[in-house]
Amino acid sequence: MNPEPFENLRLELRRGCLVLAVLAALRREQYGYTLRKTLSEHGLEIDEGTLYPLLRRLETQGLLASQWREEEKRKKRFYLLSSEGALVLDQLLAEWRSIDASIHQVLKEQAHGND
Amino acid sequence: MNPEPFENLRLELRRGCLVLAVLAALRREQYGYTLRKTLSEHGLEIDEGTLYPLLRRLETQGLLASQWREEEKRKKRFYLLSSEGALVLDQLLAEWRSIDASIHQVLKEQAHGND
DNA sequence: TCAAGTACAGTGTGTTACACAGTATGCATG
DNA sequence: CATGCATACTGTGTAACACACTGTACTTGA
Repeated sequence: MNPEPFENLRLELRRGCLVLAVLAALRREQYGYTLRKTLSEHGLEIDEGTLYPLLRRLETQGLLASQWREEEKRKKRFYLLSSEGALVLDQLLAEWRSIDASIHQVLKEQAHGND
Repeated sequence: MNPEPFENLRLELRRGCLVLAVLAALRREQYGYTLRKTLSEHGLEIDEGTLYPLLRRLETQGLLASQWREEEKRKKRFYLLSSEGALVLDQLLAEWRSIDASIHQVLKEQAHGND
């Protein structure tokens, strides 16, 4: 049934962080394919089927803007963080740090004599 | 429609981290109510309707064990991390640090060629 | 004695968003 | 012209949270 609950939890853990990484990466204009490679190089694999809907969602929310453009004889859709997106990125980073601090606090608690 | 996409993203960001916090907190035996308060004190609010199903899921996966017991004239269900849960906690913490490092790397990239 | 509050645990439903697998196009090159 | 890669997108199943709700036992106070 659950041979590897860890895998599942690991994916869960990464979920919310993807948005953070995408927003952060799009402070510099990029198109989807290279964005994906960029994140991958930094250790965050993201499926295409996850990335593109995510980009569209973020654009719908006004957090980023996209633009079809031709480059190297190919049409690519370039994405760039909007000013609103920059604000949200800042807020999310603050939340991220807060969560990180909370986790560290919990970790610092004694595990008490259990075994 | 989306007056505050940030709220949504913020919740997403917290989602996966809840498991991490719960597992970490349950290195010490606790029952649901105090667990919730503990996490809340450390800055991680978690709804009861989120916590209890989560606990049951983790127990189903063998990551923690629970036990009904009477204390202060009340029956409470005490939860404690299992040895398997401790392993998973370690792995998740490693993943957490890895994600954190990835995000920091992405953040370090220049937004433009500037500065 | 009864009402209300709180400690404590649980359930059910809607929604969100990811993973996965698939489609589609253009270009390069053997 | 077949294969592969660069590039983008879609559809479906599923997992899990948020929210609102139910339910019990104990305590307090009028």
